[in-house]
Amino acid sequence: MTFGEQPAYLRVASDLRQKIVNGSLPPHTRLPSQARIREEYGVSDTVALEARKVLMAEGLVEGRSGSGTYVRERPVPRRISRSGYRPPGGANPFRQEQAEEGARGTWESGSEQENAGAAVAARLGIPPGERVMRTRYVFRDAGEPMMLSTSWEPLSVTGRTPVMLPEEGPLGGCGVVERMAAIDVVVDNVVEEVGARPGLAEELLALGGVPGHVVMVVERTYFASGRAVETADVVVLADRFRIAYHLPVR
Amino acid sequence: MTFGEQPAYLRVASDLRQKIVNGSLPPHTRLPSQARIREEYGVSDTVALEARKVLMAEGLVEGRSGSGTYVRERPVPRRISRSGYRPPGGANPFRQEQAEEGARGTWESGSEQENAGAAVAARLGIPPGERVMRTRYVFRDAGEPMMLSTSWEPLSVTGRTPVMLPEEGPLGGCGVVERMAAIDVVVDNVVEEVGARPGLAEELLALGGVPGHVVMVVERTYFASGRAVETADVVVLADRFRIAYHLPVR
DNA sequence: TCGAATTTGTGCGTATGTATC
DNA sequence: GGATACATACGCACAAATTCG
Repeated sequence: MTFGEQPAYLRVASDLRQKIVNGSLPPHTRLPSQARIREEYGVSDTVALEARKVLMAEGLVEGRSGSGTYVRERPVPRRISRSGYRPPGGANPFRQEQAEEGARGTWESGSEQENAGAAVAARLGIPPGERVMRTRYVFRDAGEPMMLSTSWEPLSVTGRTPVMLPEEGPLGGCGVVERMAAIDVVVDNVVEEVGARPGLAEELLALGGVPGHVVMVVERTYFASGRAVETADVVVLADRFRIAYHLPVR
Repeated sequence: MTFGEQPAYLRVASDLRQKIVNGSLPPHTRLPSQARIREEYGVSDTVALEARKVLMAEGLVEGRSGSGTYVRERPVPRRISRSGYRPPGGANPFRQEQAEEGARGTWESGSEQENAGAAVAARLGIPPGERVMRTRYVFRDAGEPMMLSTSWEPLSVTGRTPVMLPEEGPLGGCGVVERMAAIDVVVDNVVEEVGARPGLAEELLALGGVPGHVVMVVERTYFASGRAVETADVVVLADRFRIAYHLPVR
């Protein structure tokens, strides 16, 4: 059984992983069944099962009950570029991305006033409970949902101005920087915090993902003269996107 | 065995989870051992094991072989700050982070020459197969592995210089920018691409994670006058870190 | 339409290896 | 060394889904 090294189930998993990454088991093909793994590697049922579980946890394969275990397709992640030096016409990361790729996209949004929760208040540097405008976006590319976003703006900044509703008026859909400029608020800084976690069922439903898929979350906050004027959560599927930052050194 | 609905191991897991979240089993305390669970709940050894596995997969507890199963500290994600304007003494993100927090850390590394694969060659802008120096790092904080990193440097840049081996010589462990400066290569740009995926078994083993946990991967590339001089993959557990970027607008 | 064979997924009892105290 | 505890492994049974004749 164990002669000195790695657990059997990890050895089997590594071997299968190798065959997947080097293309000898291309996407959509079926792995050997549990019974065949048992025979081929001379291991028990449990070991074959554990090995498959490892690969499933790694997202490399997906099990279909009654049918088999199949190699997953791995989409080449697209790049979302966040240089900080945005092109003049650019607005949010999505529109910027599209401008760069010449892609065509659509989005929907809905706005609503609410009282800031503790987390949002902390990010905006306002007292909890203060009124904010919350706007939810769904961005689509060729009809496919690609990105979810929820933004919060303090009404102490935009209230009673033409840009109070992000998607209404002459500057509707123009991006935070331009809209703020229209009310003489000069956005000069942005902080983005990137995190990742398993997607919530709701998010994955909206983004067309499978339960268990990983999402990246960008908490973006725009500042004008040290004061936060907008903060947003941007959610994308991790296997479809990478977020690129270009920074000067020194 | 099954008297009603829920599987036995889920019933046991739920009960233990309850005790953990309501504080009756605070962090660092030991769960009942497998044998005790078996007695207390009147279940088999396997059921007790599966129940523990559920909690481990949820990241609530961690098993220490020969010692026990311990309740984990709730990981409040730490922030890794990537402003681009690094402090003079700063080197890699890890050291920078430590400098900011006053934390104490150690690291190990090992270097090896190899031929660049297609992916690394593309990132470095060199022909595939060209010689590069690959260095693997394990960064620890208070003895705990926190971050894995693998860096590649073209030997066409550092070969036959005192800084060919990143961790040797007078500038050992000093960071890419300083080392390159020593051979008159002025690093002026860095691109970081952030992605996320389920961790590989090997990575999670090294980082103290559980199969299925999410990792963030930063592909960082340093440039000097438009030429790539180093590229690295940095891997951290997603539930322990967030990566923050501070960018000017306009 | 029916049914048999295959395959995944879950659950369980047991035995053994190995780390820790 | 011995006792304890987790980790790995084996073998088995069965349910549910799928496939195919």
